[in-house]
Amino acid sequence: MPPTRSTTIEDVARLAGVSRAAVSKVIRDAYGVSPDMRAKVQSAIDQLGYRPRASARAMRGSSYTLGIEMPNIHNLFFPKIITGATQALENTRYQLILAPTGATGEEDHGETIEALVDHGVDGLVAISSRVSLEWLERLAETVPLVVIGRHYDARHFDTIVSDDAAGTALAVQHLYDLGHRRIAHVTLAGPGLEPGAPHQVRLDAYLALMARLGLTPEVIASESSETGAYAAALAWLQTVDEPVGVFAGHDELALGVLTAVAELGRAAGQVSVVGYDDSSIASHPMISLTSVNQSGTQVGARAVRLLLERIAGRTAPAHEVMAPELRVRRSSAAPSGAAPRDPSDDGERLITT
Amino acid sequence: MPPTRSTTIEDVARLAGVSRAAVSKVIRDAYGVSPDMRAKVQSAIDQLGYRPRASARAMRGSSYTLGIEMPNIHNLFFPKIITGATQALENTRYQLILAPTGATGEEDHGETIEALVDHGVDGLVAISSRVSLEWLERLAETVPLVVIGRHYDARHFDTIVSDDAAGTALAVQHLYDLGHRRIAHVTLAGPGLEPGAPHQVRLDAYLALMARLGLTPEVIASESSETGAYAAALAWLQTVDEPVGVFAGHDELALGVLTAVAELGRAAGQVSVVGYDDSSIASHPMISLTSVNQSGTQVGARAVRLLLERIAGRTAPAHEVMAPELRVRRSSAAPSGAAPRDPSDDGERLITT
DNA sequence: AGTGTTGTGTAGAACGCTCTACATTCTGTG
DNA sequence: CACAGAATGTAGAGCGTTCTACACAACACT
Repeated sequence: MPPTRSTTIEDVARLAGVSRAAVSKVIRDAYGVSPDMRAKVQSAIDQLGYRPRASARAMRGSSYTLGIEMPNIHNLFFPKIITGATQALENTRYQLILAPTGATGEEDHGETIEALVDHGVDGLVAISSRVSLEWLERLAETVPLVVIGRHYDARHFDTIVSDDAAGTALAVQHLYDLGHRRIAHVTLAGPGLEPGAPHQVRLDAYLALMARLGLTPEVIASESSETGAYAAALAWLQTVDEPVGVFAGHDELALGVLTAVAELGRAAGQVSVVGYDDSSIASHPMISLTSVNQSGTQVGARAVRLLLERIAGRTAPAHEVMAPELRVRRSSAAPSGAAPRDPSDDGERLITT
Repeated sequence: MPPTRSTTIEDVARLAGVSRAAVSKVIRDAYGVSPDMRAKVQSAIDQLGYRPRASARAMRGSSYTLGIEMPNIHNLFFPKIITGATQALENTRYQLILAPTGATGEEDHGETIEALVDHGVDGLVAISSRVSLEWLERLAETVPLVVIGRHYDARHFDTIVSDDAAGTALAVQHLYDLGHRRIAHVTLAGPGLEPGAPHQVRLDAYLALMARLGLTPEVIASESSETGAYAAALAWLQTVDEPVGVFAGHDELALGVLTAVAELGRAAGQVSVVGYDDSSIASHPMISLTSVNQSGTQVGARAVRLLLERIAGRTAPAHEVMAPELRVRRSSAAPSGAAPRDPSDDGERLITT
């Protein structure tokens, strides 16, 4: 039955013959209500199909709503996070709402986060990497906050990160072990990734690792989109004849690189591509992209759980690091062999830190 | 600057030396405020970094928030809709929030829609296909509503549909023209698609068309996921030797079918696959899936515009139909030729209704 | 019997905003 | 110069909840 907008707590109270406060207690599962009262009120609620207005609740107590701010909805990693978050919220009185940012290329993700706060969410999960540590710290003094993917030692909010340095090591080492001695890194262009942002950490780790391996780093800057990476990779690959490995900052970028590779007709050993996120499409046999896996559903679920803890009263910051794994697939191969891709090889080798 | 939760309209009024009502007028752009007052108030607002609470607004006037209910976030068609909607909302005082359904396999999408209403949205866009016409009509008496993808002649809400019958015709005719005489249709399993739901319309159109072409219809039921389609297609293909065309209800299903095809090592002419939605991944050269395009961004933008019209006062229902187009790619080919796929062929032929 | 305690219910303020009604000040007109 | 109207501002109720008192019983101990 659709909500007959107009049944308020008042109506329920009248029907049940009790006070508004009593009804409020029942729906909040609060202390001080007899089984008798509960039954009476519950029946009235059911009868009227009553639903408490979240906006009214938000004015005084809690709205029982969690917000997720989500940049770039095209990135296939995010659906996983949301799935995990939704599942973790099951059998909870909490509801989830999402606010999309960046679809319009707008830069101020703070706007979106604030909008979520305006809606009276009880807590929020932020993913965006375009907002500063100080800003987040200040925000966190106001509302329970969990930030995904920022390597911060924050004081007022929790963080969940995949160990991006380790993930980068897995990727680069894999390419090195295959025999590649020229290994490029496709990362996000543009001014000022925040320090501690995943792509910044990956970039730093890449540079450090290349130095350690005695190789010359080559950084390819790209917009955060498949087409951006395609264009950047195409331009770069045309200047390159020898076999190369390409470590892309995330799968969407990797897909763009693969497009360029396909267009130039290079074999897998000629150009080995490794992505990051292991998004759903990476494992498709026609793509078969080697990628660093960070379990999105797990991240989403964990984020929500931390948030609920915080709402329940915890103030000590929690900082969780999840170990990434490398899923080796056909997009990466030994340069010497340069064997044509063998579609029947679906073997997926797993490397863990 | 993050929101210093605590600045209220009261604070602004005090600082500007005016009444709360005056401030309210300014932020709503309402009638009866002098340029002088506007300047004074605006400066106070800026100075304090004041932001009106959407939840408080929702209690009396409008929250300036639109809600989108979104089933199955994995379906790559939805990001496009959201992008379109976000863009249409630019330079508007309206904000967008999303509520995800179905990630948990829960069946009652009405729940999610109601939750959005509870948050005091001024209007909402519904996409889900698991809710009845009557329910929606009743809901629409309460809140401005636009429904995407339902072939209804609704009285109280607007609809936007792609012409699914025409799209189906494009797909099936294309397979027929290639030379296929055995053409199957992968559709959503499970009880009770609502009549008027896109997949129901596509199924009906498929059956009608097959009858008209004098062919025997073969319907393959699948869960709404890539893995579901993979399993269903794999089982079916193993019973089939001759060349077949497969028309999948949407791209996610088509990807599953392609997985099965790849696993069985059949060539494109052996099994020609056509999808629906032309999601971003379909055009990737390594996938190159022939698909029926319904412009998601356009649909999203249009939906928002209709909603704003409704909020502005329109009550006469609007029902828009968008013409689909067929993007022909390498996943479909003539059965006789059975030529191996040629990666250099990126030609994209376009068929319009 | 008198005094806590505990359990159960209610009244009513408060949350931050919008909106209706009204008061006041400016215009322009006869 | 009186007066209608327009323009501009304010007071204060109201939106649907929750939450802090507090009232009243019922019960347990001295």
